Amino acid sequence: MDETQLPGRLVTLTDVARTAGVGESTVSRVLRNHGSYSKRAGERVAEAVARLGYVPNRLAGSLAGQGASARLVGVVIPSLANVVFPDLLRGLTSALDAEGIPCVIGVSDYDPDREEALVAALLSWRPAALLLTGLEHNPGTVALAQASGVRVVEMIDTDGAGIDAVVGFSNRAVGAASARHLITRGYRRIAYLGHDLRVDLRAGKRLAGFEHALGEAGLALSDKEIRPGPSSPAAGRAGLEALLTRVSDLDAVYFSNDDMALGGYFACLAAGLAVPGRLALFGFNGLDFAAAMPQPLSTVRTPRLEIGRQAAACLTSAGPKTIDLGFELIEGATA
Amino acid sequence: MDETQLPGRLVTLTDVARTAGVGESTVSRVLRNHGSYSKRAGERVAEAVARLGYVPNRLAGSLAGQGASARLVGVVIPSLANVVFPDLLRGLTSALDAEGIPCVIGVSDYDPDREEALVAALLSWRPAALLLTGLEHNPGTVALAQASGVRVVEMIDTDGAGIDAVVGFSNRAVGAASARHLITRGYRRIAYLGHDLRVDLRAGKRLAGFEHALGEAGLALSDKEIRPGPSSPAAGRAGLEALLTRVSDLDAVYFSNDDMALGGYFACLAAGLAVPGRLALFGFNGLDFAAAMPQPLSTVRTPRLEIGRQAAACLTSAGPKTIDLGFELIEGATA
DNA sequence: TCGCAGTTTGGCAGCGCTGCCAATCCGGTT
DNA sequence: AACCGGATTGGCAGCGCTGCCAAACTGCGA
Repeated sequence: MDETQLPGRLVTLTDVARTAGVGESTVSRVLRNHGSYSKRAGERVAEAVARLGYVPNRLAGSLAGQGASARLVGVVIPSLANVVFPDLLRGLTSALDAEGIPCVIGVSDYDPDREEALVAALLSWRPAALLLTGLEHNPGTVALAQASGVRVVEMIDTDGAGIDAVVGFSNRAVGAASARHLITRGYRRIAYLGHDLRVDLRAGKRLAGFEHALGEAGLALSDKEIRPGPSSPAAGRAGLEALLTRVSDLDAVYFSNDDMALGGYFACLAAGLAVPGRLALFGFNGLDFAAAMPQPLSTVRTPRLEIGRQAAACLTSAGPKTIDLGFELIEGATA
Repeated sequence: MDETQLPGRLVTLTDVARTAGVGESTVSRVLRNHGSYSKRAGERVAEAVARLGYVPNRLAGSLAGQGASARLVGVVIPSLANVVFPDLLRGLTSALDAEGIPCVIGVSDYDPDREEALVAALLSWRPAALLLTGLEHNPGTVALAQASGVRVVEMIDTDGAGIDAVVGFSNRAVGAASARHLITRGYRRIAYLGHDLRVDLRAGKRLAGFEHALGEAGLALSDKEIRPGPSSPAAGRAGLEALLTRVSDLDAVYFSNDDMALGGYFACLAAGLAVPGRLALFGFNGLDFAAAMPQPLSTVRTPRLEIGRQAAACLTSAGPKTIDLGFELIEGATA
């Protein structure tokens, strides 16, 4: 690299054009491989780019380009603490990186007002698409998204109406399938152990589906323990201990997710309770560790990576649609 | 919202100015609360913005503004599958969201060439800063970063020289402290169980520190098991099972991280091996579940969130510096 | 030799915004 | 009434790039 530029000024396309001895438009055409140019022009431009260490300015490029939308996508997720969302991002980035489209992320902390603020902030970068989590948003969020005219994809949840495209699975159906599994296995005195449902609306939908299926079988939840704060093995352990002191004859527990279930499993180990003989455990998500447990956790595997990938695939298509990717019940050995 | 705009055209600052009956510069001043304007002007602009549903175009704003650098930061991490990196992002976004600065992320999959490509792609958005993981990069990556003139922060690892600012802890020191702990507790036949070291260089540094401290005590690793692919509880379980068939008299295992250690713990449970009586286990990271285990995992807690926060704090300062945030050895009950 | 269709090229307006500057306004003085 | 300093304001160039257009050039047949 031949730092012939003025100090403090970055190399621009004009510099490249001058160095290569061609016009700006030619440089632009070569760099984007768009339109026709001679082999000779291509070589001279490539040489100049390498020599000057030119890095294109996409702010300018996007501003000038058609539709003025940037080759970026905005993503709003509620949290990074729950493995599910990094997994979602993983699926997304694996698909988008191939096209060289980066994600601009915002974390809402499960707060709809924060989500609205983030959507506004992200839209100000004129992303090619906006990816949201879940179907529940402030009216203002919906209005912003619609007025922007960009593709909107809502991920994870299909229980309800979306703004534009929706990719996910039915949380209600997951809850119902989980309940039916427990019922089939003969469990009758079943409790629910979850984290804060006001913030995690999807967990609430699973619980609703669970209770509904229980009701269809003439059963009801024996007890319900909601721990404040986010889900974690620690909350699961403490929650199960609380549940057990309260109700002595439970035979199964449905957890809001695998992290909570792992904590519950640890509580059983610590208390010497046989699983599933004395107490059955059922989780949600199908995380990595579930299969490695001495007794594989009974849970439901969700297509998290696939949701990310399909959401990325949605960006190129147009028109509203819903993609239900389903889920897989893993029988495991704990319920 | 009063869709008085031409269809397909987004509202611009000029539209706002016309609607509010003021000049463009006044609108700009009001929106950025920069420079002086009358109360009356402020109100009229606010009203027009609300009425038109105006969302500023930051592509244009950044391009026109001083230094032309965007209120964005570029982040390159090697993976989203290992909780460490989402945690890092979590610390980062919590600090940056307060300032309304979003992160543009790239995932390198531990591939230096991919990292270089991502750095180039991210720099083309003229971010206010570039955050990288670790200290080992392609020469091209370093050159790009330096030529860009933006603040560069390398996160997690302090064992070596950085480009600009460095925030993290010493992985070698972690390894050494872990070894000394095991030695102090009387363990002598110690094995290492890790995942692919060629890709996870930081795990390699921990192992080097571990072996060095072992050497200082006149000891050496009894065995070493490296599982291909990323770390996971499944890999930890399979790895420990392999290790145990090979060496019958091990008394402790040092794992590349807590995920692997959890798998090892599961293997012990399944095989009925007393922990730590028959076999001691030592991890790395201090993840959530470690404290919830029936026997809390002996491990080292790393300041992942704090690294993210401090990295964000670095962005406002200038000049090279290294912030070593240290780590905490958690004695636990497994070693 | 000229003309023609196709290819290659450079000039330049303009994307939406900010920063600068000069113009205007306001209230109180002289 | 003329004047003054500070607060407020609008006009406009220009950030780096792309898209459009017309100009220049190419090879080839008439």
